[in-house]
Amino acid sequence: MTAQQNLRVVRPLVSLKKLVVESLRAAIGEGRFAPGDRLIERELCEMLDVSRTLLREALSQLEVEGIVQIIPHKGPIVAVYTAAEANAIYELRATLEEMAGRCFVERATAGERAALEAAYAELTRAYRTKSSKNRLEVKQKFYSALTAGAHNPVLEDMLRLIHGRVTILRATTLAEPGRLSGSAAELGEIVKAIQRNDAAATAEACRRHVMSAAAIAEQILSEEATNPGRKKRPARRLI
Amino acid sequence: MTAQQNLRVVRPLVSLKKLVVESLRAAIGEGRFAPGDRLIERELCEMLDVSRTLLREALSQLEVEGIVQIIPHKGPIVAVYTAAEANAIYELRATLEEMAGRCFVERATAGERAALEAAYAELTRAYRTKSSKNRLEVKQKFYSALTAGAHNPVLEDMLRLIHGRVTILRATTLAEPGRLSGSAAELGEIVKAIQRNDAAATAEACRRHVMSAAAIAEQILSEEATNPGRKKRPARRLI
DNA sequence: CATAGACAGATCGTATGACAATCATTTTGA
DNA sequence: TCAAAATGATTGTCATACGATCTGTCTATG
Repeated sequence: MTAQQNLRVVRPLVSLKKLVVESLRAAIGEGRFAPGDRLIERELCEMLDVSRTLLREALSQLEVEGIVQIIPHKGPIVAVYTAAEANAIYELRATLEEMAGRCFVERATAGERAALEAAYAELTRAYRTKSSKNRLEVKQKFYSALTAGAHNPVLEDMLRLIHGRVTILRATTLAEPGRLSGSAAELGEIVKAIQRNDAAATAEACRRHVMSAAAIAEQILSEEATNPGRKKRPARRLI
Repeated sequence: MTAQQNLRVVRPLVSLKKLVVESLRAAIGEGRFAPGDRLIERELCEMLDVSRTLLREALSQLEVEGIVQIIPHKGPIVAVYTAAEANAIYELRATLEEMAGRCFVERATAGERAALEAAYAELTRAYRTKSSKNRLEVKQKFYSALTAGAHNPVLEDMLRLIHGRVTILRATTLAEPGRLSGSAAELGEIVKAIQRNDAAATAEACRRHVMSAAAIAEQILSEEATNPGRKKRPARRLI
């Protein structure tokens, strides 16, 4: 955000492995693979045009992140979470984002606050017009701004992990219908509390936001449990 | 803990990869490799007698866990954390264990409470007699009991990750001298609060415990920063 | 007809060997 | 003395191989 951006020639510090990991993460996040889908190594190798060696390293990482599950001698599948696990995820996420909100108020620089407000402004705009995919992007930018201002890199790591799992849940519940507009208001509460410099209120607003998302997810998941209407998605091209 | 234990034949579901990961984790935890030490693939392959393929998968996982850092084209090293990062780690750990404590009070079964108290009893005994390595073990058992009773598997995952990082810190600060006896009292506070069924007090006690560990670590780290007395460890045999 | 067992195909787990790219160090040359 | 080139070590990635294990099918038998 400062003027001293990096001029440096960005020699591709991205190893191919990182690209593969990101590619898979993105593919799963976009619903190209649904939770429970098998990820057959040979197929993925062909799709991504990388060696099995590399692909397996990538899958190993994603397993630690909780995005895929590797079943011994059966192979990797996109992680599937039970309703109970979903609850656990949201519960933890609430705690972490609450902490992020509190830390933000206590430590964020003026620049970081401005960045957050900018992200929020963009978000409210996007929520009226753009596609649902774009909404996810701006929302992610909002979160990035929030966690960056919390000045705790380990918290950032953990939130990334949790959000990966939430992505899976979002895929299982097939997005929330009327959810997004409500969400904007909740995020507004966060921003307002931050502007008031009220750490406790910010934390509370962060928690509430997560909780309301959790409530919707739980509702959909429990509906699905009683009425197992399996929807198969067709598209599945990578690259 | 219930009578309905699993009778099932536990065919070695442990893939060799898991063994390698654990082996490396343990080796680092025991100080066989110090933070910053290079982990040369070929050497590790020989020590562990596994293929490079497998070793690299294991290192990939450990990188996600934050136990090793892989520097592009230089190779993996045991993770090194700055004082700031150490602070971040403890801060997060405090939040997570606070949550674990609260959840334990709210949800633990009678059996889980008994297990925790048993672990605590064993711990107080060990703190008087056994070796420092044994102390770590019983302490770990205590924590396992605590997190298990919290009934949040994702929280358990995250605590595992954090504790991995704490292990690294413990290795950098070379254990805390008078620390352990103080620690027993703090854990006692946790147990007492749990017995009173006081969630808030438990959470508070958990946080305090982490905080006092953090204080000592910070002290040692800052000392080390001013007086960079690098201590090299010799032993380094695996298997 | 039902069921157990045998067989075959698919896929994973792991190992080996190879080679270019890159980093670190030493040697060479000015 | 110092820059430049050569050397060696190590990583990043790939192709290939093969036994172990799972899954589904087919056959034979009761």
